[in-house]
Amino acid sequence: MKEETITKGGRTRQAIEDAALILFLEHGYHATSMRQIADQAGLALGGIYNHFSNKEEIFSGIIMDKHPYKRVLPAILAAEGETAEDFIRSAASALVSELGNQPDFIKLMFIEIIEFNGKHASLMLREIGPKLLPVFERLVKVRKNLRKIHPAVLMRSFIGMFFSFYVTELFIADTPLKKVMPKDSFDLFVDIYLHGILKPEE
Amino acid sequence: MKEETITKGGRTRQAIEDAALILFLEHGYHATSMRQIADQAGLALGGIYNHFSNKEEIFSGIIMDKHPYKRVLPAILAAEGETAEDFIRSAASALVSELGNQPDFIKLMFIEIIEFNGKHASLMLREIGPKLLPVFERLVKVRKNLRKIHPAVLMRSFIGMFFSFYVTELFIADTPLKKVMPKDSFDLFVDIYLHGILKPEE
DNA sequence: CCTACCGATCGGTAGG
DNA sequence: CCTACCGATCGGTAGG
Repeated sequence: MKEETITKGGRTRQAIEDAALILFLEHGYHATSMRQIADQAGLALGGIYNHFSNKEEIFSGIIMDKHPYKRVLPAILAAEGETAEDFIRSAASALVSELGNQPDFIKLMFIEIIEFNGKHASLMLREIGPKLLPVFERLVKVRKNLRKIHPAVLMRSFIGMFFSFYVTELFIADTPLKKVMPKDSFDLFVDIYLHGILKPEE
Repeated sequence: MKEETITKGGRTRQAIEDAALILFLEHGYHATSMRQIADQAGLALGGIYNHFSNKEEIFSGIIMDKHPYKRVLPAILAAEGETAEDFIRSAASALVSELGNQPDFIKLMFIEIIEFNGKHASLMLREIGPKLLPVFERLVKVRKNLRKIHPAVLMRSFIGMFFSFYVTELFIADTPLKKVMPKDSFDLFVDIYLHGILKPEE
């Protein structure tokens, strides 16, 4: 949202990405036309090509600029806490506040998986994996109240908890189940997860 | 896979759905052309329209015929076990053997969410939700060794565990993390989940 | 940044 | 008269 670049070109580029993001999330990648993006961004079709050489570059740009992982990694790295429980709670709440309550962002990853066979996601994971795994390795070594869990599985299940929550959130959205579901479901997910990885306290 | 209809028309219809499923999973819905589907199915483009009136009808047909939920619901309903742990393990292993080890099937749901805004998925959940929720309500009432968890959250987190596993599986697939990850990760996920929902035994 | 277009390919349908 | 399917082409739109 914030920009260092106050140039007109930079602003137009951002407008194109914002417009495209809205449309991609709503209709998917291939179902969104360059003309729609141009209209939404408030310029002519040809004008887009002054900023992006093709459609996929707009998507890549969005992945780079808008993808949550840029905020996710620092949030986890910054998480602290005396106990493993405090650490996980800290990391989880930091992530949720970064990702927001809307599950829309997760659609970006789905588009990625379906339309590009996870090409960008794979690159992303190669970049953040080596930074993230040591955090969980340290957690396993230092925190005595953790059950014995493989660090990679600990990391994977922690990330997986968010997918578990957000994907089911998407499915429940327009169904009667939404009324039955408690409002604080995410906290309950974290609670179940914590019981899953911590030693019983008694 | 099995058909009652041995008619030629029924077989061709199946061949079209099989071909489309492969292509949809590989390239997505909009990136797959009717011509590709025709080629893959071994007939001419025009021939498709004797069996489906348009492209979306092919997708709907696949959802109806090939969607895992048709097998998922019976698998969960058939799960048994003396304790909650036995029940969850039974249901989990039944599901995994039904879904197979390939995470591909999950892409069908992602295409659904992205290209059709979860239109079919919502209908599906309205159908199976009322059948599935009572299973978890009964589980909460009967099994004493369960922690106090809202039935809807119990159901959601159980389903979510599969998304957690399969989505992360998709992301890890082509990265170095695949080597670090234990082979029996799914069992470890179930293990964490069970510790999450069960009372400590000591 | 726009207007005007291109090669090609899209989903869908014609008559036979 | 039906089914299943063909070669050819329809009106529009894709990315560029």
